[in-house]
Amino acid sequence: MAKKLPLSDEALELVARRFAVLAEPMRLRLIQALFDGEKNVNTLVEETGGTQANVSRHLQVLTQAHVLGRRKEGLQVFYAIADPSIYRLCELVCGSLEKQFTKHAEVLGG
Amino acid sequence: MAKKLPLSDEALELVARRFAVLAEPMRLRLIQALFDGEKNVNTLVEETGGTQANVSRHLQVLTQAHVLGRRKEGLQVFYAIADPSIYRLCELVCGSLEKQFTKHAEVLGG
DNA sequence: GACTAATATGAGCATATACGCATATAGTTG
DNA sequence: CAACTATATGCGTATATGCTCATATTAGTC
Repeated sequence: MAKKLPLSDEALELVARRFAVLAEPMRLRLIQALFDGEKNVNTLVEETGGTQANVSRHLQVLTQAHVLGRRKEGLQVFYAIADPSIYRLCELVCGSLEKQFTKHAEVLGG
Repeated sequence: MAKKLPLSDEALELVARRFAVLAEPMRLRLIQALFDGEKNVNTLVEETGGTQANVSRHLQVLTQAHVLGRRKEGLQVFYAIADPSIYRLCELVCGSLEKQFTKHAEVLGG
């Protein structure tokens, strides 16, 4: 069940690509904005403060990576988080960073 | 306890940077090689098939990000995984990718 | 069909970063 | 201290990618 075999080169590239998708602040901002549910592009543009073109591009990247899902409704396009593992991923990274800072703080403080 | 506040711009950059560190196949290969414990640079060079210079650089990136720890012993330098959350991160991403492919396979298969 | 609104995309520029080569540094041994 | 080993780093280059501006596309309204 739990495989511990080393990943193939191809698999490593896929995993790396996955991380790369999450390695942009604007994309993280979009993901965060979608934590409370589906939103259309304009809303996301407003909430993130990005330009329409840029937001659209980033949404495309996230959608192609299957992180987000896309639903068209008339003139508008609604995006939503499609990969639930994103929540955990963000939690994990945030937790890990917090620990790091706590340690840092301890060292600096005492 | 569980904070769901939107992260600040600075925090988002940190998280993004964290993901960026993991967004290189060679670095993932190094991490994977260290799953079974501490190893020195030469061993890692052999096991990953990279050049010494490149491996050394990537190890530096991973160490500065506190993903790896560094221990010097005479002429050799030993690296080891310092951030346990890495295991879960990789598991999560791999699991998510597997699911994706399963779905894909289902669609293609019938 | 003309007009408007919402979203996507092409082109160009600026920046980041991975890689290879050569060389520098740190530590060991004679 | 000279020679050697293990690791790190400076530099140049190639490539990738994010951003902006302008424009294209898609869909609804009169």
